[in-house]
Amino acid sequence: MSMLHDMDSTAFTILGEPTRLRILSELRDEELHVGELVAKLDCTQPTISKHLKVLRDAGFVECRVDAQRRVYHLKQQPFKSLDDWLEPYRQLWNRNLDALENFLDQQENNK
Amino acid sequence: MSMLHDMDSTAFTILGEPTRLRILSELRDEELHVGELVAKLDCTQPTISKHLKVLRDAGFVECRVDAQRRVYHLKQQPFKSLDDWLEPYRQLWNRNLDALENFLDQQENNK
DNA sequence: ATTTTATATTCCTTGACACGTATATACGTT
DNA sequence: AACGTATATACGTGTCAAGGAATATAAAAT
Repeated sequence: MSMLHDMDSTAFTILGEPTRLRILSELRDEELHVGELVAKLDCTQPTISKHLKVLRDAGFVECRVDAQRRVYHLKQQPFKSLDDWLEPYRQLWNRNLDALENFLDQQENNK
Repeated sequence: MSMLHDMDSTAFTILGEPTRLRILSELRDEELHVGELVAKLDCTQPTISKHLKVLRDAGFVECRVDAQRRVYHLKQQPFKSLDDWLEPYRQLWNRNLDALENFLDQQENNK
């Protein structure tokens, strides 16, 4: 039960780099090729390419070839893993919601 | 609209350390003091204390004092931020679900 | 008051990684 | 074929963070 949800920390290491996080953010709504990412994030091209390699190897992105261009887009799997990892922590606020509800019920009953 | 959900990468940097991730995992179901964490994760005490400081400074955990002991527990805020950050990426699978639904509807209609 | 227990902090060393520059590869255009 | 464009890779360098050992702090027990 708690064996599920136990996650390798490497995914977080990958997201812990500001430029990589921005790359993912830029790719949320549209596919982009390397040059476009270089322009949007004003980094050098090698920097972007290296970050893209890291993201590719970790399965966060994928690219299709369009002539000399590589067009990158997001893959869902690692994000789903994050969502699963987060699941057991959601009780932190659900629990509080329950407590609030109980409190409000209590108030109601004491009227 | 996309300004919300844009997250500082430091939270991920913090989660990118295996021992810290395990500390959070251990604290999911129960409060623990430092000594208990040292035992569970077999690290040296200074290592655990240093990781706890990082987690404290980032708001992931909090501790109450019990005599010489510091009893640590999770705080919800950073986890909620992660949940919010994840939100726009959920369309990656919702979108696919929609596509699947459409496909199935299509199949249905063609009977 | 002294000693023991529990935790935090400091200093040092080492390893990982991010960036820049330069270069390689591959496709397109002329 | 030669040149230009688009992307990837290699190498050297600097920064930062993790871990170990030693020490500091604080409360408890004797």
